[in-house]
Amino acid sequence: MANIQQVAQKAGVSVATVSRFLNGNAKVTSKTKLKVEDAIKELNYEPSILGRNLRNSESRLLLVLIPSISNPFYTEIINGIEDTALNHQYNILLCDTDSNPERENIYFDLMRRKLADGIISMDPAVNREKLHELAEHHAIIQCSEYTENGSIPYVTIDNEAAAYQAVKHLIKIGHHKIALINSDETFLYARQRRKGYEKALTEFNLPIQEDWIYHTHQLGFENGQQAVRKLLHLHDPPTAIFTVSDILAIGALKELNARGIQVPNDMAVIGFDKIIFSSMTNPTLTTISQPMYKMGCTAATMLLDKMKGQPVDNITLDHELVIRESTMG
Amino acid sequence: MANIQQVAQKAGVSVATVSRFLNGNAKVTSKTKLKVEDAIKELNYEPSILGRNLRNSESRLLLVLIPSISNPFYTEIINGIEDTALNHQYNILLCDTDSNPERENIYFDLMRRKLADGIISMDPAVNREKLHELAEHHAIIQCSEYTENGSIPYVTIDNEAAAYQAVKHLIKIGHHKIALINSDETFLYARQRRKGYEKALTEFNLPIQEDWIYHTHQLGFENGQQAVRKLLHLHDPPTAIFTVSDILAIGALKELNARGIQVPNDMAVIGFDKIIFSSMTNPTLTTISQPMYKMGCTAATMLLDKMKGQPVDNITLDHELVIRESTMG
DNA sequence: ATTTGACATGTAAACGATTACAAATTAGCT
DNA sequence: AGCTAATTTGTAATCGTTTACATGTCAAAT
Repeated sequence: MANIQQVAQKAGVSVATVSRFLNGNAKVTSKTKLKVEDAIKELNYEPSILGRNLRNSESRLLLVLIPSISNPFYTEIINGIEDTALNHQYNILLCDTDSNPERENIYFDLMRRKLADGIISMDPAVNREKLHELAEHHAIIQCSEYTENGSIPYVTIDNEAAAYQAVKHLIKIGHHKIALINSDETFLYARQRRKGYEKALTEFNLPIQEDWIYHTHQLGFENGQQAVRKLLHLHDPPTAIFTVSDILAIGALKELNARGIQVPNDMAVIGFDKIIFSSMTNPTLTTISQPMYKMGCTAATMLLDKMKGQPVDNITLDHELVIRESTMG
Repeated sequence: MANIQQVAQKAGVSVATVSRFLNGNAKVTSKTKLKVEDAIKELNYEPSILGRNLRNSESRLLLVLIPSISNPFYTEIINGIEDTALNHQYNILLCDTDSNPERENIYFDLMRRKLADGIISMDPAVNREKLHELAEHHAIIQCSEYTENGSIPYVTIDNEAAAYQAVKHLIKIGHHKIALINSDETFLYARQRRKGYEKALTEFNLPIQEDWIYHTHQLGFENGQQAVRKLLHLHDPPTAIFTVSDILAIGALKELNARGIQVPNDMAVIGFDKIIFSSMTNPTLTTISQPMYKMGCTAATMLLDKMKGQPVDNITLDHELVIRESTMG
């Protein structure tokens, strides 16, 4: 609870000297160094970050906007962000927006009011307009989900190519009736993945059937289960399912299992993300691997660069189709 | 970028008046209110949290120490903490310690240096000594994992009773050879759950066999898989497994499935936590349900009380045995 | 002994809010 | 109108740092 003044007084030097000692940038005689060290120890002094922050007008806090902390996809990315941030003496303020505009506003305000030095947004449901407005005066990076033709730098994967690859794989192993369990198409990634899905079908002269495209607004297991129930009730049900999220795929697998439908023989399933759970299901899940940790590191690095005023380019990371039991006939 | 001074000047009032207007506690004439409002709008003024924090010597930030953000058990608790914190205008700083003392130190320093107003620790591997030292001058609550006879308030469940109940259930459905997959017994919860396990065995005159007790230092799927491999190699393998974490149980299930061992007929399995994924496995996992969200809310409320200087009591929340397919013969 | 320059230290002004306390204004009454 | 009391506003100190600038110190060079 002692402050720098008291340390200075006890050491018989000025506050400037104490500050210099603390920050280690300017030279301090070893004699005074000792005096200051002693005073600090004696008073149990700890420099206040609050005072420093005000003076430096920085908080060394980074905001990370995610729709839900419960999705392992995001937690992996967060690991990458956190490691990178810590390496540069930044801490992260995790903002679970729940895709709720009110919450989002709370967090945007933290930025406006200087409690954060930068933002990494991963929320597909983010208010684009407000985000861009904020971006005029603040450092912002988008991670995974982004806005096309916007002015905010982003790191992502090629969603269309990934979806295309997944669906092509299904076609190659003999499927012609392939369903898509997509999320809300107001999200860019959903539109892109649908595009990849359609591209593959078209390339192989397969019809695009609206019946086989299911939309869900949330990414819970139960939504995958629901989707499967719906798809199975069609008069001409698909024989394979491509899903835009492992969570949905795992729900789908569960429902198929429950109904005694054999995966992959009666129905092949592909997920997206390669979350850790996807290798624990039975059968294991074929999925598109996203470099989540790396994406987090990249986003953080981009943000730090941006904050330094350096120009930053958009980055597209590599994905990979991981073939596992759910598509191995 | 404008500050309160400029707003005051433009509005033709003093900074005190502007401040009062902002905080809405003291009375301001509607006439001056208008003037101030206009000035704020015109200057695009946003009050700086940095300045306020210094003056009030508070950060309105809460530290949450977890061993790993990847474990769904913690993310559910965090949801509870976050909701409660936000309701009281606090934000949380998520601290993934990775059970790494260096990281822990970084975060403890944030507290010492006033960047946090309180801590909720959930890390079983936390340095108890340092934590108690910190607790002498700062508000700290332990959540889930705690220290016996310590001075830090905690919220938890009755681990021994829960384990006892789980193992008793296994015995009741006919098992005599029950393995325990435990984590590191330097952790209190591990010792407590073991105690419950032994209590149940003893009560039914079953021997406690060291062979059937497996210890793992980490809580990954692979650790559960490893444990099963080890247990199956025993000359007298168990017919049921009680696991101190769903993650381990799911790994165990996976390994059993892979070896064609039928669950629950050849081997019954019980997990702990009731993470969401535990209902997606095949078979679904019998487990001890912990009220994770509620635990988070409780911990946060306790911390806020503690910070206000109110006395807080330890709280034990209810658990529940959820019987599902992995123990339904 | 004096000058020069390098280097260490001190002084004091920020950073941007909040809040006792003092001063000024207003309202209420006779 | 004149007085008092209540209410609104202003003044200035404060929170704890950092840092430009001024000052001081000391050794080397003359």
